[in-house]
Amino acid sequence: MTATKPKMSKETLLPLLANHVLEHGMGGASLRPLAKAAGTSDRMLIYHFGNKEQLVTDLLEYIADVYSKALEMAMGDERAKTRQECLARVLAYGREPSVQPFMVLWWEIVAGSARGLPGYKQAAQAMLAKQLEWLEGQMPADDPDPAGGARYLLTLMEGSLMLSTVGHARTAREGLLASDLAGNTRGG
Amino acid sequence: MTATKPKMSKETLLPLLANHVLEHGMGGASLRPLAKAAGTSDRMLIYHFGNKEQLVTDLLEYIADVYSKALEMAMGDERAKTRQECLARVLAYGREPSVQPFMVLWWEIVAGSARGLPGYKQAAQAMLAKQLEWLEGQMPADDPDPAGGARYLLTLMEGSLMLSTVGHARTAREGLLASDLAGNTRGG
DNA sequence: AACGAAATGTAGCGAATGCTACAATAAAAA
DNA sequence: TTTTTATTGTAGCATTCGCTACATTTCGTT
Repeated sequence: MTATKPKMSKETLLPLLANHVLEHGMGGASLRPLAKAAGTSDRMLIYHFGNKEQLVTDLLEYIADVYSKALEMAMGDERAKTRQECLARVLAYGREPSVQPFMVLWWEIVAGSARGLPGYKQAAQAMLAKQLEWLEGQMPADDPDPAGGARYLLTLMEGSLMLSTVGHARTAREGLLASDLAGNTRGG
Repeated sequence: MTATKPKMSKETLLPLLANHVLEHGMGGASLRPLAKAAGTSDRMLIYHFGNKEQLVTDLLEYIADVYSKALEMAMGDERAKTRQECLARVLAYGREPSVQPFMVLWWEIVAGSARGLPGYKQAAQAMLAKQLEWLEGQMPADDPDPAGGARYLLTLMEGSLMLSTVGHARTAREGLLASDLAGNTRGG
């Protein structure tokens, strides 16, 4: 029995759709491939979501939620000792293979936001808000300005991630070395 | 006579195609709309570029070149007095209405790079390299580390632009205020 | 069991996609 | 002028797109 018929609804569909989108991107997210990935038909996707725009909106919202949950899981209890360590942690997290699909999708979401596509900006804002919340929770306990510092690190980190994405990882690395966060205790 | 027949070639086509793409994005860049914007037919686009992939590659290369030229035009002769002023200049430039279409397109190029689409990463690298070159030329003359500083500012600036793009302009602003570049001489 | 509503399959529509076959014209070379 | 060669127009093909009409099945309720 290959049959798997545990009903079907937005809730059961979204994880499967998200998997497909994380692997193949938003650009190639047309109804038939999506349906195939979810074990259904385009017909049923329209049935459940109304139209594609709503599907995309719901899907992005779901993905943002999954991303938030994943961040919470990865959120260690202990704070970092320094801002530098804080940044190192979050950059290391972004380099993990398991979050790579998120990273690739992330820039599509940013692009969609910039272009004004419906649903994109909300998802981007939600994901960024969570990221910021995470960073604030990681800031050193003795930091003089945790809120501002977290925003500073977020800016720096997103810039670094982008540079790395487009093949300027070296530029990013050298940029961080020239920041006030550099571990410039050479020869230690 | 509405006829405009100054021959037709890649060179004469690319500017028109670029205009269309800057306005409507890469996503909606299909042959017929592109051709219409350039006053031709899809038939001729294929004739001149071979196929769409090559057209996109050539177009991105051309756009990167135009962007570089525009940067050179905007490149003032005098250097900034401080890193802070340097960053302020470049951020102001990115906020100009005339470069807005570039900004929107930029994130699509980044997304394409992340996704590995042919031609995107080259264009992104070229544009970033130029941006970096520009920044280096703007660095204060007495800066202890112009190369590193420029990379640091580039990282910070790209992060800021992204945050602003997705509606976190406030986060970006507060992040910069918490950086070592902040003009923290309040009440001056 | 009978009924009404929710869920699903099958088939297809009109539009858009990248691209091609074929023929006609325009320009250049002989 | 004749003969290539480069350029362009006209039609169309096969595929994919989002979506719909219609019929059928499944299911909870009575």
